Formats: sequence, structure tokens, C-alpha cells
Amino acid sequence: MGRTRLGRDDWADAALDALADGGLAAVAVEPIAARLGATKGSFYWHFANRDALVEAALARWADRHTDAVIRELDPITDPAERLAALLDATIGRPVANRAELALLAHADHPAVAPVLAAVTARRVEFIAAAYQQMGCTARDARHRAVLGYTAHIGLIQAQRATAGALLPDADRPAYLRFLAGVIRPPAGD
Amino acid sequence: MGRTRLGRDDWADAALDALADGGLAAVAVEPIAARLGATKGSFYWHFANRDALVEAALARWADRHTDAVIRELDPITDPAERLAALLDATIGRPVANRAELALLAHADHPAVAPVLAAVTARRVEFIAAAYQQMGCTARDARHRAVLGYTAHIGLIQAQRATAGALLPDADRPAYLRFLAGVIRPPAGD
DNA sequence: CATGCTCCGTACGCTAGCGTATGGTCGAAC
DNA sequence: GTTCGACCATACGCTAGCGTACGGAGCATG
Repeated sequence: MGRTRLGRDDWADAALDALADGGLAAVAVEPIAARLGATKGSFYWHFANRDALVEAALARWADRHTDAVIRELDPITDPAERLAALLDATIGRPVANRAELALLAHADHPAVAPVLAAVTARRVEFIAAAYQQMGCTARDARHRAVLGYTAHIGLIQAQRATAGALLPDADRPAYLRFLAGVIRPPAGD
Repeated sequence: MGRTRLGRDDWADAALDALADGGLAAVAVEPIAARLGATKGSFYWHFANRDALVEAALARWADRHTDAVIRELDPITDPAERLAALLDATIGRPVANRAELALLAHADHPAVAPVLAAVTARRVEFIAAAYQQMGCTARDARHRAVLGYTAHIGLIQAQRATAGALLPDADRPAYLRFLAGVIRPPAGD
């Protein structure tokens, strides 16, 4: 199991895994080497230093959880349907959420900050575009997008903070319906 | 300046400061000792270990930014007015927000988790009570409270992530009005 | 002015993780 | 089948921060 030789990508994948379930601090050379059954000797052949590993993990994350999702959803022409698909691809994705939280936790880190800023802007942009297509003004569309996105971010944070006690699973669908009703633009077409 | 002898409270205050502007990792004995112009010798007289210092900082935070605020606002009888006062005491408080973010960043830390859970529950409870007093059902009041609170948490996160570019200061009042309009219960009285 | 207690500084050992140096292994090419 | 280069292990030094041991300062009390 596992090739005998490791490539740069193997390290990057392992780094993203470590990020998701141990936070940024877990993106550490020696622990990951142990997990891969290798040593630092291998790592420093493929990467200059730890920062390079962090950046590789970040790039992977941005691609998988933002760029790829947008690429897949963009072809959907109906904006409401597109948003529904986004919700479906976003809600209740524990792995994605864990990496998300880990990065939010280090938003001021020099390597994390630019990636996070770009990803956040791109996502809100994507949502706002849909609302605008539904007939909202640019300003109103942006407000709805910001509300939807921040409500999502805030909810995963608060849910983790309270171990899910804030909003029991049984109440979740009702809350989501409430939220959708509140954000939905008035009439539109 | 600065007494020659330090007390337990001096260390706890310094720890809360360090937490606010350097995160949980900054609640470290030696750096804080240096900032206080003292050494570890002093610290280990007043505290058993670093964890005790973290807990002291946490307790201070919970009291100052939740218990004290609620104590002060609870006497306001009109629920709408009470919520307005809460908003006023919460929005745009950079120091409070920084500590907030630092703790959210370590929600899974064994010492942080229980404090954060209690604080979150207490705050949402406080907001929901106001909406219920305005005539909402318990369930609806809770939904509005969760939305309001998570939108707030999410916004400070996203604003930090984008260095404030997500919602420019000029657009902030308009967004807040939009949000208030959306959360406000239908008729009430 | 001796005694004792409170508070603090200094010096030390310990650990985890980063980064480097150096030599070894394995496959491919010739 | 030797040679070369890609890849990796071992061993080392370095740093920051935790925690401990111990001695000394300073003040109150008798």
C-alpha cells in the first residue's frame, strides 16, 4: 500500500488532510512525514520549507472548494436553480467545513490571508450575480449575498462552538426555510 | 509606572490583552512576562501553569463581554430598545471582536470550548427572549435570534478575511438597515 | 536586629518542530 | 555493469516555550 516513492502531490494532499483535521498548526513537516511513513529527507527534496507546503495546501483547497464548485455550477442558467445547487453542494459538508474553519482561524496568517480574501470575494460575487440576474439592483443583490454567505459562515462557527446545540438537527430544515424566505428577493420576473 | 509587585489579576489582564491581539498562542508565559517587565519566577508563584492563565483570561473575557453587557441591558423593558442597545454595544468594537475571533479560532480547545458554548448559548438566548417578548413564537424567535447572531459572527469573520473589502464602511449602514428590516418580526405589539 | 513569609529573578533541563549535511539506494541509460 | 541522477534516511544543530530548583530581596513582626 502507498508507493514506495513520494511525489510533491502526495505531500500536498497529506497537508490538506492535516489542515482539515488539525488546523494550520498540524501542517507540520515531521508529523506528516510520520503519517506518510517517510522522513523529512523526502520532504525537503520536494519543498523548500514548511511555508511552501502550507501554500501548496492552500492552493489545493481554493481549487477544490471554490474554483471547482463554481466551474461546475456556472453552466446552470436559471439563477434560483443555481443557488439551490450551491446550497446543496455546500450545506453539511463536514470535511469542507473543517478546512474552512481552520483557515478562518488564521485569517491573519501571511500565506492564508490573500487566498482567503480571494475565495471569499469570489464566492460572494458568485451569489450576488445570481440575485442580480433575478432582478435585484447591484446593491441589493450584494446585500443579500453578504447576508447569505455570512449567515452560513456564522452558523458553522456557532454550531461548532456549541457542539451543535444551537440549532438541533431536527430544527435545521425549518431554519433553512426561514432563512431562504427572508433572503429571497421580492418578486423578480 | 507599574507596581513593583505583581498580583494574579495583573497577569490575567495581560493575558486577556495578549489573547485579543495575538490569539490563544500569544497567551504564553515568557512573552507576557517580558511585556510586564517580570520573569517566569513571578508567574509560577501566582499560577500553577499556563493552562491556569488561559482559564483566567477566558473567565475575564466571558464576564466583560457577555455577563456585564447582559447585566447592563437587562433592565431595559422595551424589547426593541433593548436590542438596539445591544447592537450599539456590539457593533464596531474592534477589541471585543478580536478576542472573539481568537476564541472562535480555537473552539475545540478543551478550555475554550465550554466557555464559548456557554457564552454563545447565553447570547442567543438573550436575543431570542426579546423577539419572543415582541410576540414571536418561541421557535420563530429563536430562528431570528440565530440568524441575527450568526450573521454578526459571520460578518466579522468575512470582514477580517477580506480586510474589510467585502462591505465598505460607506455601505455598512445601508446593509445594517437591510438586515434589520429582514429580521424584524412582522407586526408585533 | 533576627526571623519568617511573600514575592521574584536566575539558571537549568526538557520537548517539538524547523532546517541542513551527508551518505546511501534504486532504476535507467549507455 | 558502471555511472548518474533522482529520491530518501539518519544524524545533527537550533529555537521557543514550558516547567522546576533554588537562592535572594524586602517587609513585617517580635
